[in-house]
Amino acid sequence: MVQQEVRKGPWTEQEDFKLVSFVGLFGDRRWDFIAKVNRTGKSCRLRWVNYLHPGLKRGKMTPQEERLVLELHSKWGNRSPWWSRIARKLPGRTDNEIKNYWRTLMRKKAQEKKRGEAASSSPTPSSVDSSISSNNHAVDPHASKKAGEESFYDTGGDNGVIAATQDQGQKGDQQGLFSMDDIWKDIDNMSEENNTTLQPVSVYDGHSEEGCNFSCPPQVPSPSSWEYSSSDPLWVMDEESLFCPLSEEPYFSCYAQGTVFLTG
DNA sequence: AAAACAAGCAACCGCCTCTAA
DNA sequence: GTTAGAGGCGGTTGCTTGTTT
Repeated sequence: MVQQEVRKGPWTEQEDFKLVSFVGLFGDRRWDFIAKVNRTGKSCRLRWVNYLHPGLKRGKMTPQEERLVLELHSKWGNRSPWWSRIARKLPGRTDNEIKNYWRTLMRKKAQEKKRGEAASSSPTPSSVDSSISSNNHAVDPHASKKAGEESFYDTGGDNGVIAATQDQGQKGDQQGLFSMDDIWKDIDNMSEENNTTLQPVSVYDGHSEEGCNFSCPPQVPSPSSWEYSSSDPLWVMDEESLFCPLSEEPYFSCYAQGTVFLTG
């Protein structure tokens, strides 16, 4: 893919907007295509998967999730790709999140162990370590967190959810009639000219050509202010079942619902 | 109030696998 | 059957924010 200049570092709102728009248009497979945001395809994919995907659940891991991570890790060990496998079992959580969580947990354990050794009287470290290598629920990493601490990203807020609008998909339907430059121009115009509240985006379902129905959000607010429906059963693609655990809905149909709820 | 430290998280890198030509 | 490019993954780094001294 020809790129003028590959940007690195933190993503801007403009870039996020473009990325969301293009995923809406082309689905989340054609990263080389989408990479026109002056980012590499890899970078685009990562940003989408770890940050912009509508099914993401933000905020702290729940005790249940933490327990599940420990359980699955004890079950699968460190065999690759365990981050992503575990992530698939945790709707709305990314492998990067799991990875970071695990890393933090390990660091805590290491520190506790150090402290324990220093004190040489505390029995805690050994029990903690065994809990990780064996199937053990005794560990409660959550205990180290402050009570009542809420993440800025926590879902479940009542900001309201904007229903998907019709009138989408004209562009997608006529995708073949537009050159890429036209599409880019349109998106650029929209992102620059409109400063109203964010509109919902219907995400390309990734499986049908007709699925390219979306309306470009006039403006992308800081992603941190986005609210996603925490009950949205997206993001689960269990290799064994391909079903959402909560809803029993097939993954594809979950994803095909495709409406991204973004609020400003 | 300021500095030092710690924790959390976003993003990049390099390697490996998959797929299409 | 081969090869190049794209995607996926785990590891790692560095910045930001929160906490402690």
